[in-house]
Amino acid sequence: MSDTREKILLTALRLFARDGYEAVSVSAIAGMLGMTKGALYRHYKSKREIFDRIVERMVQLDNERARKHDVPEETFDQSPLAYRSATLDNIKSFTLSQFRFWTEDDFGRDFRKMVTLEQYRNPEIADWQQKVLADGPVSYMEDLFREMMAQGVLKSSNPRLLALDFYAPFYLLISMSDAPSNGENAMDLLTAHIENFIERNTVTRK
Amino acid sequence: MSDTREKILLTALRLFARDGYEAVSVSAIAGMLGMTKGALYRHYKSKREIFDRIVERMVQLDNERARKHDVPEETFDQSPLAYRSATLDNIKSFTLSQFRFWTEDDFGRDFRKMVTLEQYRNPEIADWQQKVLADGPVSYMEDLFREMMAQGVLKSSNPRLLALDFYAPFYLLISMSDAPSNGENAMDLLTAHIENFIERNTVTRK
DNA sequence: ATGATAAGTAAACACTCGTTTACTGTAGTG
DNA sequence: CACTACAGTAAACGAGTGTTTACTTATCAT
Repeated sequence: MSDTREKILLTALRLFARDGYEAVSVSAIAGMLGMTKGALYRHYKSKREIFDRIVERMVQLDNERARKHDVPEETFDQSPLAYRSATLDNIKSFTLSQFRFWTEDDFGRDFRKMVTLEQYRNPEIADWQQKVLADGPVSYMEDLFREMMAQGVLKSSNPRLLALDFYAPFYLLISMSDAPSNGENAMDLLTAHIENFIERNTVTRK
Repeated sequence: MSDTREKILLTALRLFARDGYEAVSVSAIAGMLGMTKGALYRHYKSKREIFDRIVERMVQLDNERARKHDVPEETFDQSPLAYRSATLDNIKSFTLSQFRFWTEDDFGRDFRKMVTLEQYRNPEIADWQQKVLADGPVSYMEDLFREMMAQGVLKSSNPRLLALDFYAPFYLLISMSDAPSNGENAMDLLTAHIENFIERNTVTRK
């Protein structure tokens, strides 16, 4: 309800993203907001609840983004290939938009970092990381590319290898953007990679 | 000297790799070895010293591996291109060996995970992660590929983009191998990627 | 046998942790 | 004005933190 609740959530996420859940104390969160930890317990009943609300928020944001881009990100396994109309330009703009979210949007970037720090001790988080950031996108692109090969848009090859070629630079450039020095050119490199990829793998019509 | 000291180091690393440095207590490390924490202080003067010895060990291992493979991994900036004799087969076997180290070797895998968990709060660790696992290898392969293009071994193109194409799948597959389910085929996928890469980018002599 | 050295235990140290409790303002409503 | 609900503080709670201390064993060379 109040916006103190929201400030607590965002501040906690910022700290969780840098130090990890266990290493962040309730006092530290409260102190950063200029209040005592007793006051924080008026808004959340435990430290764990803050974490849970953050995850809840991300799930909601993720569904909204998936719906907006017509990408069945949550349940693409069951969906009977609704992406028949996807074009390479769609894929390009969608990919760049995703990259911006995970590297420039405060919530997206901090949540991704928090997930990175919690993946080895929290199985639920590990699943999320694989589904949304690692294996999931590769499998999704694989299905997409297989379909586009059948339609003659892409040259025929191993669709899983092709999906790996397309997506892996996205993943690596996210990590590189976390280093304070080279945050600028990551976006340009990714753009160049995608255009290069399209040019190399598109069937040329004369 | 003693092997208790070694067991402490490896046990601590295993825990640091799962939970992060701050979340692991000295009692937990000692308890896992069936002794009290007081005993542990006979071997290390602080928890931080254990961490420092681990890092020291990795630096040493890293130098050994680099020397064995004739890869000036630490200081490739200053070295005046000593890799003139590198062949694509060398690169392939070196890459697969590196992948095995980061995913299958206990020390390599655990250290990499620990680095992943500490990268956002420890600038020294962040530098290491970039130099050894992210930006470093890309820049190294970029120099290598530029040289091989000049020698007519590789087709001419943007060497940085090509380095990204080659190395990024390596990086993504490491992350995917952390998920308990698909640890088997990562190595096969990487092999297929490298062979595919070589075939696509080599100048064909008739 | 004796003394030295290393490796262990158990307990205490000062401090921090997440959480709860008792209490203080302060705003808005009848 | 009295009453209620809310948001805050300060302090205490028991448990756990990294580290130190006093004390006990066991090994081993002299």
